[in-house]
Amino acid sequence: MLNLKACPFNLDVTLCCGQVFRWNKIGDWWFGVAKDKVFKIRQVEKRLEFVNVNSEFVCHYFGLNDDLQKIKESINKDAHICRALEKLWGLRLIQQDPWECLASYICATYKGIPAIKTMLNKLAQKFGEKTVFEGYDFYNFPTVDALACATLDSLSACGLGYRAKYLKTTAKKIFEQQFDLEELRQLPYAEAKKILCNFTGVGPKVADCVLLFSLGKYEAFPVDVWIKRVVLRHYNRLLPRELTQKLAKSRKLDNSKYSKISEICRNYFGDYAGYAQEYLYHYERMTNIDN
DNA sequence: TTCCAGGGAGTAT
DNA sequence: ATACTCCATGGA
Repeated sequence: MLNLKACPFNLDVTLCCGQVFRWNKIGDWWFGVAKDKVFKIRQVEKRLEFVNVNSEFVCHYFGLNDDLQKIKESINKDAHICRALEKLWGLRLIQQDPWECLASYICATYKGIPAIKTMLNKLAQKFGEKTVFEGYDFYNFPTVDALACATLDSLSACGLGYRAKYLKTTAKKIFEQQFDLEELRQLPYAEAKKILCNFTGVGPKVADCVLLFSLGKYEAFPVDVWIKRVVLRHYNRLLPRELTQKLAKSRKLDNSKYSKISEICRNYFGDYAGYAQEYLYHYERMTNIDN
């Protein structure tokens, strides 16, 4: 049990906003697997209740040690982000496992979130270790070794499509080099990003997601189709006029345009730009998807 | 049926 | 550097 007095947090928003894909709500409890720990958690007012995990892990995993109030003050630059902050207040960035995050976002390219969930659950069922908890089956996210050794066909069978070979190639490279993704945490943002982009299936967008969601680089500002819309609709005043026109025309976002948008937003929102990104991303999706 | 998705790789210029 | 084209497939 954890008292959240003076610690703004919203569990539902945090787990629904599209940063993680393998949490499920059964009744009023959320069930999930994080770093080989299967546990359930629920929020009752300003109280956090959880089973099969300790409060230290919960605090770290859900980013409860971040000073959200202070982060809000630093990113609250205009009326639009202000609305998102109010509507989604308590959303926090989860501290994901780097490998699960990398593999997940390689699979997440050019797919919708429901389809991503299906893919990752199939992957876990087929290649992850099973644990039974309160009568339900749970699966750890597959290890690097497991995916490095998997056949292309068995990966494709999880619905990965052309991403199967990206995932296998990257898993194999990490496996053979015994590469430790955690080491990237010690490097500056730009250097870590460059290294990540050398993996197959990893471009600037996937790299930014991994840096933001699992390596503590809060300045990372991933730009996907939703964020592109947000920028065009609410922040085109920040962009050079020429860039705005190009964006409106071309559907695609090449590396050059991506870097410009991402950097402009990073400079605008500051050290916690990634937090701003997540609020903007979910706010945009909320107001454009009826559910 | 058609359209779109938390993009990236490959190729030609 | 820049522009264009494929890529597989589930979900709406």
